[in-house]
Amino acid sequence: MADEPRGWLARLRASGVDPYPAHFHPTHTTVQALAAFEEAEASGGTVRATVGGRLVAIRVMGKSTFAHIADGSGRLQLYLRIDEVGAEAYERFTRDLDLGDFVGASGEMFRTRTGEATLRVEEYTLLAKALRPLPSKWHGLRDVEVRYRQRYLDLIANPDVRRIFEVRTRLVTAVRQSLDERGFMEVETPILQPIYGGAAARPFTTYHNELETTLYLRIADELYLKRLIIGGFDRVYEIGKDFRNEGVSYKHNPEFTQLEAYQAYADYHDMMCLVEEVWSEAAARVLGEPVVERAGRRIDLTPPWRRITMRDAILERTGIDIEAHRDLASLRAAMAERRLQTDPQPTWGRQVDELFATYVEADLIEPTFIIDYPVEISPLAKRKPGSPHLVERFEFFIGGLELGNAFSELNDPIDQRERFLAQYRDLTAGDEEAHPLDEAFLTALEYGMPPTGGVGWGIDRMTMLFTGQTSIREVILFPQLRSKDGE
RNA sequence: GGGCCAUUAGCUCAGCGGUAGAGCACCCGCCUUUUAAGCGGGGUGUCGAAGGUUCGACCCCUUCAUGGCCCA
Repeated sequence: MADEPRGWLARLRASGVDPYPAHFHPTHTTVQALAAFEEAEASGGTVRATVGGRLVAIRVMGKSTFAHIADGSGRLQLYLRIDEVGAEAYERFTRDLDLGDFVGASGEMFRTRTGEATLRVEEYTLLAKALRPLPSKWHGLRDVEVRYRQRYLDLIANPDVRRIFEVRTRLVTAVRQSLDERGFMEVETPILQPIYGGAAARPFTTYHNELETTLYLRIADELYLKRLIIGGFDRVYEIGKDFRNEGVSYKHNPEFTQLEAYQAYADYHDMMCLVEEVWSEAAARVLGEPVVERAGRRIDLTPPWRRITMRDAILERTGIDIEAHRDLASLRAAMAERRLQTDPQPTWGRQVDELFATYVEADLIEPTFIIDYPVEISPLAKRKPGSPHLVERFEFFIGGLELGNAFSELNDPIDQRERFLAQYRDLTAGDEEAHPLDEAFLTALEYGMPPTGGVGWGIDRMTMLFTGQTSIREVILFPQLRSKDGE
């Protein structure tokens, strides 16, 4: 805890000043005060204002003092003269106030010799005393750990960081707007679930005392949103937190924000159109044009985006036609022949996915839909007519980042049960990310689900793309870190 | 899980086997239109933690903690 070397607390108390008063009523934000003054100035007048903010600069020059306060809207310069505020108040301001304190000030706006619109203070009030010094005002705050653990300091010291989170919030608003305009209804589904599902991931577990039952934090919204399609809400979406019990890295945070949307009487082609439109609209609304920048390149999100099958994408980059190597042994032989190495995978589908991730993914700079995935790695997607080992699924990529996933939803309850059983075999064989069998979901499907397209993408990664960040921690206000004593 | 790097003042960072440094912040004095105000003075420290080597360790060694980057 910071001490108070100058005795301000005793002096403030002696003079009856409450360092944490309850009430303050500004008439203007800093930006409003500046705007009001400029308008009044045009007709030769001025404006009176009461503003509040944090002291971010103080320049004492004997019997007059300049200071800047900052509020959420911007900054405003204050000017105090000893002959105008009085000796006691002036001395208190220069001696007992520090950078970081919140103050309110009233007076008339004027323009200084150097041209800056400034509040000439007649009265001021201490609104909240700061006991610790702010980070250096021009070195900023660079210590990554402090930036994440004490994000408020990061936000005070680094304007670019503020902007990232403003963009994130505007992105979410833009996505909602685009979906709402298309007749989608935003809903909320359970985070605490008796059985998890909808993705390949290990869950967090928790326990409900009264119900005496284990519950899981959801890894996806999918199975509940499809229940709503079955229930007759034809277009639904949810934006919320999912939780996956896996490593923490620059691209993974254990809790992250996911959007999922489901549309009845649609398929994965319709979902591609939806993605193109929502993403390009979001860029236009938030960035001013349907273009994002990544590693110095401008990437145009205007539809239509490139669409290429996983088979052709792999063929293009590696020379291997996965359709000519339809079993694991044959595929591995083809890879060995071309000296292509990946981590070995247990099934043909997994190996195809790994081959793709290793040799294709990073080069997908322009917006690209990769379509038609192996059925084994897609237990909730509908099979492709005429190619039952593939499903109608796509993932989309921009700037080398995998950004989202979609498919024509499997609505055949008999096939769904078989897929679950295949996953269950993987689970019992030790695949901790395999999908558990969800009997209640199967029951729902048995009542009939219309043909449905579904899509999901991570808001965090979307924000990374839109703000040029390479670490997910830069787009999450409070990323997960190891706990430290006292924090 | 493996490898590499970092951790020194409130902040940003230098530093060397022999008395702990700079700029800003902070404190004292001067200064009534300044803008990173200026001028003069002052170092405010568990050198991440614990062991070890040494006459002597911020520095060398070991372990640990936290963070970052790369790989899995």
